[in-house]
Amino acid sequence: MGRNKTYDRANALTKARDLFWAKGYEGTHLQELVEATGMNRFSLYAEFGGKEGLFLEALGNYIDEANSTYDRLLCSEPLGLANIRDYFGDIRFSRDYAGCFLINTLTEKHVVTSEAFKLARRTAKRAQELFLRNLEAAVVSGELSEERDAVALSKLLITIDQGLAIYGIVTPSNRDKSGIVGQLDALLGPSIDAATSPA
Amino acid sequence: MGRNKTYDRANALTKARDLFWAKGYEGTHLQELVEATGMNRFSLYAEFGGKEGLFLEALGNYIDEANSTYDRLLCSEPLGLANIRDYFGDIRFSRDYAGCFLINTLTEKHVVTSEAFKLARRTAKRAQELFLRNLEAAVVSGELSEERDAVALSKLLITIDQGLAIYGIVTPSNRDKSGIVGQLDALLGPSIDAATSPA
DNA sequence: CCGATTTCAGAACGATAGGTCTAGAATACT
DNA sequence: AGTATTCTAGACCTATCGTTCTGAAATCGG
Repeated sequence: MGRNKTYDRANALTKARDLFWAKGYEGTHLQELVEATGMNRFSLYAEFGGKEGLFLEALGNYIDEANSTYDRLLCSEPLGLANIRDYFGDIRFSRDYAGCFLINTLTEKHVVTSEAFKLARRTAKRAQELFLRNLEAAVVSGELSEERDAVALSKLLITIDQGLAIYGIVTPSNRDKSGIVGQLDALLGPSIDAATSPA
Repeated sequence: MGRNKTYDRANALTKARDLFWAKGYEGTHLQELVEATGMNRFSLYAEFGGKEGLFLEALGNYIDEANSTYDRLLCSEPLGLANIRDYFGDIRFSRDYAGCFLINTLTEKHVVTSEAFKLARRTAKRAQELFLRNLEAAVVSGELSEERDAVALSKLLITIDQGLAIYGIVTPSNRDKSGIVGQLDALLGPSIDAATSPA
């Protein structure tokens, strides 16, 4: 009973996400959110509780998508270096906008709510954990020398992952990113065969 | 003639830089700047022209320091891999605050003035250029195999450089960063002797 | 010590921020 | 059709934004 909504909740979240993504929390004003989402202020408050709630849910929306990419590429059996190569091979397609919303939120640590910041940080740590699992599997299978420090390497990989988002702001060229990702062979070994030349 | 200033310009710039660094352009409010710098609003406008001018000059101040670090470590003769190792060896000491002001500004692309954004981007590109020069010198001296793609590798290095700033927000541990930097041996060869094992 | 000059402290400005409220339009049950 | 309910559009609220202005305090030349 009652009047029908003229907005679509999922679409509104997407539009809000894009705005927060591009302009950050403080840089995005409620009036812009109203115009972009097609919601009036009243409905925006009834639905999301306000700017903070909308931000948190928009970030959650972004992170859900990011996690599904992580799951698809970094959790597929068998775990190993191929997953990591696939992930970085895919990266240049997925993030070509204004960097990465998750990372932008990390840099806004002292502006967003601690809940939002922790959500972003938790997601970043999860990605590192997934890298690590694949590296450890690669050591077990002999793909990666057991002399390599898998933990440190997983941290380097998440560092590169995050760095690519920043690099994409400075140089939004997918061709460039491909060149960078190609350099990972030096870290993981070429993709054809496993690294089989210990010193 | 006239009353003496009660503020120190250089100190005010440092304080403003720290605020913008931590909270970004929109996240930093004029009242906070007034309190942190010790300047009254009138003087702040007379001296810097307003919030935008103060931001630009604070960013310039940060970038001048960053460039002097780049110059000291990446321009010392002879150019080569040792410079790059020194740079990354030094990095864990220099950036332990809320990430990197330069990178935060990049993520605020759609919020800051285009002048500020371009200043940040120009600095990032210069760093990449310095990496490249050292890599090319390393190829000439035989430190680095000439089969390596120095351009792509320089892009990977700046990606790691930028990624470390983000990583430091998620995990502000210098020990962690040391572990990551140690992994660079796999990219550049161990630091004792040059990489001398072509396929 | 006086008048010109410069800075200070903070009041005041218009604009706009995030948030709330209301009158009316649209819907669904009876 | 009537009525209760739900949403819309936008006016409205207070607070605060970045900015400007004002009168008093401090400094210097004469």
